[in-house]
Amino acid sequence: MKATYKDVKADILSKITKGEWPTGSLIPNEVDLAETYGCARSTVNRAMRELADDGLIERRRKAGTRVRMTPIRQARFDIPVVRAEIEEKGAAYRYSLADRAIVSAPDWLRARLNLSEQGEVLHLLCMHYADGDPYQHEDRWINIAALPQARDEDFVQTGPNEWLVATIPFSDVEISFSAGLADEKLAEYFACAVGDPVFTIERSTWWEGQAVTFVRLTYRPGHRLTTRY
Amino acid sequence: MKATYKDVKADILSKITKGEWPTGSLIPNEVDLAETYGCARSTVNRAMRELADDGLIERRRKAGTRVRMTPIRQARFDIPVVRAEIEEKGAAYRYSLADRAIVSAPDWLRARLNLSEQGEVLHLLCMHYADGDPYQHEDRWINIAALPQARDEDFVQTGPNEWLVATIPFSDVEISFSAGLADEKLAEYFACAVGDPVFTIERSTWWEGQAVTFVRLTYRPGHRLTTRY
DNA sequence: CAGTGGTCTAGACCACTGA
DNA sequence: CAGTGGTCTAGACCACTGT
Repeated sequence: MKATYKDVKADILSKITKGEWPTGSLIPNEVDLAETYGCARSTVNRAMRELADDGLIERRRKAGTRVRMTPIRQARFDIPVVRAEIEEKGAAYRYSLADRAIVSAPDWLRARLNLSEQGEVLHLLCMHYADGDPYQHEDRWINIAALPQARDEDFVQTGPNEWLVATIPFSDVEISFSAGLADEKLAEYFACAVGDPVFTIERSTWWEGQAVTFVRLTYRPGHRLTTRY
Repeated sequence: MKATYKDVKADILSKITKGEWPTGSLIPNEVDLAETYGCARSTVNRAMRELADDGLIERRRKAGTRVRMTPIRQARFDIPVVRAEIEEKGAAYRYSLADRAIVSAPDWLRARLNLSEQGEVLHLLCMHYADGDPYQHEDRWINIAALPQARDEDFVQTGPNEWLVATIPFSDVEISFSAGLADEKLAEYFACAVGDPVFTIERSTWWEGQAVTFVRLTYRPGHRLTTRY
């Protein structure tokens, strides 16, 4: 009969959705709620904390808890490895390396990653296929100063993405989504028309303050990134 | 000197990032860790729970806790109201209604929102400007059966987005990102070229199982959605 | 200053699941 | 069956911050 934190969370949520506690209004404090639900304050606290994490309510000491004016809801996207993304759809995954070269970092990349003057980078062009159809084009740059082991990898069997997640366990990431156009080369890779709109993800990765890699992932025309909340 | 859950979380995290606990390895159980850090088990539990929420570790009863093989990291995007998005950049916000009409729902919309046969919808075309420059085009459809009050709103001063978040406190949302091309009309709105790539967000909203609204938000060419994690 | 949330504790019981 | 995480409790002290 005692309420669990999930019960409490669900009940508060329903009070908000049904308008019983309108946006901007003050919610009873934890002690009162604990008595209402017949549970310990920690239980209420956990429920409220999760609701606050979800962006539904706003909590301030002494001021109390309020329903957010504009529910600043957050969309969460899983950023999976391409292989997993494709195999999850039940399609067969195939990887192919199109080009591999060690060059000195171009200016735009140095700016983007905050690289110091001189520096070699490993530049890779890869394709990922789902059931034989082109799925994603990967334009990858790896900072050799940060990851000298990359020099000895040929990336013929395994894509750089999988190698990287296995090599660097954790890192700081900046990710950005945008829309672009298929140029001639991309059109060839995707067997699509030049000028087709393509969805693009760019990701910069640092590890312990040092730039590790930059990648531009271009999806085949028509790709969508979808989520619910 | 006692460790807080943040201390514990940070320490575990560093052990993972530094490779001391490699991916796939088993982490000591909560009781042992509590002793190590000189704190209560609940404290360790909270640290571990948050790490699991963040997708860094995987926990199973009896089996214990492991470092995830592929850190299934999640990107979280705030989905703000356009006005807030623009004003946060320090730009002046201006809204303008381009068209307003009540029509019977087109087939594609009925399919998209799971609408029943007959049904009128309010169709709005709006523009949002930042410092006078076109910023976002809003193609909005509102289900009048679900929101009869919409019929009496003229949406001349206030955009439908702000009206909706004030009217419906909370809802189920499906959101999807994609890349598109500017057609002739959009090119006029944005003063850009036909065929320019545009970033598009589509959002369907339900409330208590009933379809409320569908919107296609198109950003001016060059727009990026960026986040860190 | 006083009210509210933030966190910790020591202990307990339960739920799941691998061996 | 036994080990591990999941959750709850009753109480405590603290940190912040509005009045």
